[in-house]
Amino acid sequence: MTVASERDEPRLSVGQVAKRADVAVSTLHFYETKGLIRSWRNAGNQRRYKKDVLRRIAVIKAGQKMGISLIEIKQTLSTLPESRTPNKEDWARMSRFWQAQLDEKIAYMMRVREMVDGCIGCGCLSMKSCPMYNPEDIVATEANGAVWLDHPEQAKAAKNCYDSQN
Amino acid sequence: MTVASERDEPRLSVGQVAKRADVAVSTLHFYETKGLIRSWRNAGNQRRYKKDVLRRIAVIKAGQKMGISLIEIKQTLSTLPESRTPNKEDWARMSRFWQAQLDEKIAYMMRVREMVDGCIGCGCLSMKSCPMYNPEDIVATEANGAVWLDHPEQAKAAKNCYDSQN
DNA sequence: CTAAAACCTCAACCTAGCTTTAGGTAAAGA
DNA sequence: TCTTTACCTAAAGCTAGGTTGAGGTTTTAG
Repeated sequence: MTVASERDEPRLSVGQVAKRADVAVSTLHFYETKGLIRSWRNAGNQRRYKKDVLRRIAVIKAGQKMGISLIEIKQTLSTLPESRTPNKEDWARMSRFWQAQLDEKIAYMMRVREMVDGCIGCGCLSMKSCPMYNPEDIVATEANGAVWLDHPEQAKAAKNCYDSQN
Repeated sequence: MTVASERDEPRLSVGQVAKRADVAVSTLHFYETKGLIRSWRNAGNQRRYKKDVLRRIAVIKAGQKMGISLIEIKQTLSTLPESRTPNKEDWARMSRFWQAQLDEKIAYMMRVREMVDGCIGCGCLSMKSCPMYNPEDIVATEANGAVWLDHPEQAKAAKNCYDSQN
């Protein structure tokens, strides 16, 4: 093996990356301090990036659009191989992972929606019993594997609870 | 009219509200500075609340669970009548309003999901063409009234775009 | 060779949504 | 009455996710 691999992998400057990824240079610095991306330095101490940094940034942006925090995104990115440039299957695996996350979020929103639905009937939002007020119940229920709507007692409590409060 | 209305409407102290609504006293101070709730002062300059502040806080918490910012929540709350204690229909109207917001958010997430779905097929996330990378397209499309999936060209661009990038 | 453009670091600043701290007053109970 | 608990204000601090600015170096274009 010669230096061929270095010749074959052009390095991008921070400005080039910023332009191509449509983010500010300061954002790249910021991501680097947070360990989301990596760079090497040239003789003059300027950052140089491998091309796959573009895909990492794409992943970061996609994750953010799904409401995933940078910390979680970092964890997901850390599952990528260090030893080689991530390939198609590596990225696809991440897509699948996030799709599952997204499914959970959507399901959560749907449950909240059902509750708001139920609350319209009684104009409630009772502090004690209204599930809309206590969405932790949903989460707890989620952990139990049971769905709130399957919980007749709570469901009933949500009906006509308006008068019990101001 | 006598002072009957005052006798009939017990006022709560900040500590009582905090306990019943399960929020910190500092949070109530904070909400007050932001104009989300109101209080009156007793002779000793201590806050006193009308009971319906509990419902307002319930609404604030419910809105936050739906990902609505305090500013938007404030705007929604400002649609409540000033002249009288909000009634059942007032609160129900708010529920309906937020249900619509929630529907939009769910729809947005579903569209993002569709895209991630498409991206799994090619392991892409291309900077140029992948819709997962350019979710603004969704929003823009949303404004146009058209749905991304109805856009065959973009949909096609999402296929096999892996090789065009690192 | 020189000037402009790009880059560097470090620190301060920004919004949102609160919490904590400090120093002081009011109310409640033994 | 005395002491504890609750409350008051104002300002500072915190996390997330960056942006802005100051002061200095490197690279690039003419």
